[in-house]
Amino acid sequence: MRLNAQAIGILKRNAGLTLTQWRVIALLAGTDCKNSSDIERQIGMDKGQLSRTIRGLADAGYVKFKTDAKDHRKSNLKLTAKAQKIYDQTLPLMRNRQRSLFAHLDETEIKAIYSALEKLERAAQLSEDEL
Amino acid sequence: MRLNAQAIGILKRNAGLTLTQWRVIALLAGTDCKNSSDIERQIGMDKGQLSRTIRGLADAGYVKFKTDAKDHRKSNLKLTAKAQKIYDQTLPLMRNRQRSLFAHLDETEIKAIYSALEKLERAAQLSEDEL
DNA sequence: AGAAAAAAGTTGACGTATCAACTAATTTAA
DNA sequence: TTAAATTAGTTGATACGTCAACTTTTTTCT
Repeated sequence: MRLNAQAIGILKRNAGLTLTQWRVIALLAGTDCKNSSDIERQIGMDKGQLSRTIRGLADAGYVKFKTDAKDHRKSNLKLTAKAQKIYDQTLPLMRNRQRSLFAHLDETEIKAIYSALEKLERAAQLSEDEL
Repeated sequence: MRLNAQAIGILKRNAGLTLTQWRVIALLAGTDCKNSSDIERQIGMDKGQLSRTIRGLADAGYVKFKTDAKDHRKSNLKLTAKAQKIYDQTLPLMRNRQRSLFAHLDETEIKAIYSALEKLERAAQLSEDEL
C-alpha cells in the first residue's frame, strides 16, 4: 500500500527499522504481549513471518529471547534498552503521522470505512466457505 | 489482503494464473492496452514487476511479443488463443465474485470508501512532500 | 500412563509491492 | 544537428503476505 510509504520512510530514516520490526517492537513495548503467539493473536500476523522478524530483531540487538520456565515451547521476549530508546523517540513521529492522515477524514467517513471493510471481510469469508 | 484470497483461489484452480497474470491478461483482452507502458499507466503497476510478469506469461505461452515497427523501444503484446480462451472462461467467475462482494455494501458505503481512500492517498502524498 | 491432538516456533516456497540502477531508443531543445 | 533529457523495458535488491510442512513440547482424552 502506498499509504504506508511515509511510515516506512520515517522508520527507515529515524530508526533504521522496517514496518514489521516496528510493529513488533511497539507491541512488546506498549502492550502485555510477551511472546510470538501473543503478537500473532494481537495483530493476526503470520507466525512464519513473525519468527523471522523476531530473529532479525534479535540479531540486530533489539530483543532478547528467554525460554519460558514453565512452557519450554515458548520463548519470552524482552526489548533491550536500545530498542526501548528508539521506541520512545519514534512513537511521537508515528503518532503525528497517524493524526495528520486521519485529520482529513470526518467521523462519518471513518465509520463508513471501518464498517464497510468489516462487511467486505465477512462477505469474503462467506463466499470462501461456499466454494 | 485477505480480500483477494478467493480471487487468487479462483484463478489458481480454474485458470492456473496468479492475480498479477490475470490482471495483465484482462487488460490486454479488455482494454486497448498494447504494451507494458500502457498497462503501467492504466493500473499504476510497477514496471519492474510488470516486465517479469509479462515474461512469465510469454514463457507460459499466453502472450507474444512483437517489437513495434515505429518505436523500437516498445514491444507490442498479443494474447494467444489459449490466453483468450482462458480469459473468456474466467471472466464470468471473477465478475460473480466481485458482485457478491459488493452486494453487501450500499451505495453510500461504496462512495464513502472511495472518497475516503482518495483523501487518504492525497493526505499521504502531501505529508510526504513536507518531509 | 500412553496415545492422540493441539500449541509454539522454525523453515521453505511462492507471490506481490516498491525502489533503484541500468541499457537502448527516441524526443527535445540549444 | 548534436547534446541532453525522456521514455520503454530489464534486472537486482529488499520487504511483506500467505500457505504448508515440520519439530518439539504440552495438553487432552480414554
